Amino acid sequence: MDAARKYHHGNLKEAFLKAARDLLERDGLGGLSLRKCAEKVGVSHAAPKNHFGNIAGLLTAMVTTGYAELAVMMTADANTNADRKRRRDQALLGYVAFAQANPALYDLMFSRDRLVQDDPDLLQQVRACFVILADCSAELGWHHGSLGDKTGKGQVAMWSLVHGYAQLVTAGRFKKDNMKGLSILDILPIIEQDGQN
Amino acid sequence: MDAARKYHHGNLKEAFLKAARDLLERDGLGGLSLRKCAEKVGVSHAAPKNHFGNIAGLLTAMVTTGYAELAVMMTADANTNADRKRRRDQALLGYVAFAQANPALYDLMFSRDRLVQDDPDLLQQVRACFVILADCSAELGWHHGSLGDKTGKGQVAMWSLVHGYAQLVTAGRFKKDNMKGLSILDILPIIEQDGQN
DNA sequence: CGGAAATATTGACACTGTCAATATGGATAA
DNA sequence: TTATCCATATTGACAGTGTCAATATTTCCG
Repeated sequence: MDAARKYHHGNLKEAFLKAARDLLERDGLGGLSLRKCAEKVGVSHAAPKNHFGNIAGLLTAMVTTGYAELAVMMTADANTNADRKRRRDQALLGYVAFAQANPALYDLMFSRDRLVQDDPDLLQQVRACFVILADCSAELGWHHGSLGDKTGKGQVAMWSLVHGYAQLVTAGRFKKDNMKGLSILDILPIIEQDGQN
Repeated sequence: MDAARKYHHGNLKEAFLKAARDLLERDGLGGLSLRKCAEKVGVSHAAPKNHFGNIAGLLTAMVTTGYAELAVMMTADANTNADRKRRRDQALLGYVAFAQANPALYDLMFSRDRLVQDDPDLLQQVRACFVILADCSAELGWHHGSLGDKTGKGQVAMWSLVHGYAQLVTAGRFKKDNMKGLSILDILPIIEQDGQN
């Protein structure tokens, strides 16, 4: 039995996720519906119910894959580059690059209304991303924010900064004049160097 | 002629905004609809069209009032307290307090799908909030981020940090253990002091 | 081979936003 | 006062949505 050719329509679950992803990035969240996904895949309008229960289930599954991809973007080149500072830079650049490449999905990944917030798979992927970020904040030279820090202030600050930056950039909230040739790596050291100059 | 008792139903526009605000915070964005607003106010289901055009118009108007309230929260006690550092603290605390008091509205204020992004009134209120934040970042001691800075790195960093913090806190993304007695003011100095200890 | 389980379809329902056509009321000018 | 106009509100309709129950189909497994 071929795992990719199970049952009537092959791997319908993944087909739905791909269709949803396409619709999301093409038409935005408002242009995404269960019925359009079903039509795009070529099955009946109620077919998604068997795999996701409801639309929140589909969005949650899609978002979960998004967090997995985000983790990949953050850890790319991690083994080929042993330098710790470059690993940190790569993680931050990867984070922002993911948000810019998938703005609608990134937005949905932080939605409070449309997802099943306590989904185990989702929580696992979210935690995986946070662990990577915590690792980065430990590399920042913030003594309070190291992995051994009980308060976790460094991690909170790190995640707040990169998430806020990613969301505001993808939302177009910063004037382009101010962002010319500017990246998250330019924002970070300006804070790090604070108090020295 | 009384301005508050114009036409058939008094100031219907504000009544709609109030109803929408109530529904948003009570049932979330998913529980908010034009028809429910109309029913709550006691008018026909198509009445909102005359005042807002479509649902994006209503949400935009509601969000615009949200930014106005956010500005108020950030500048409260500004005149009674001349100390510049306290003004900065008040702005940051007010920002986060607003987000925590109106989590669903705050989320909607940064939505890319449901608002009329180029609405003049909205843009004006957004800019007003950004100006206040820029003022704060100028007080941070970040020389690069002062108001006279052409790059605006300080403002970008400041807004990213406080927005990311507010959104992640209201979304419950941080473990409560890590956030016990922690505020935005605890996050800020840990970054400021970096490189000194 | 045949029952059982998983999966897909069909039809229906309430709800949504939006629109055109119509009705209503207040304001204004004669 | 009366006639007229314009802003506002209602009505009825339509396509689209998520969800559900009932049914049909396919695959799995003993």
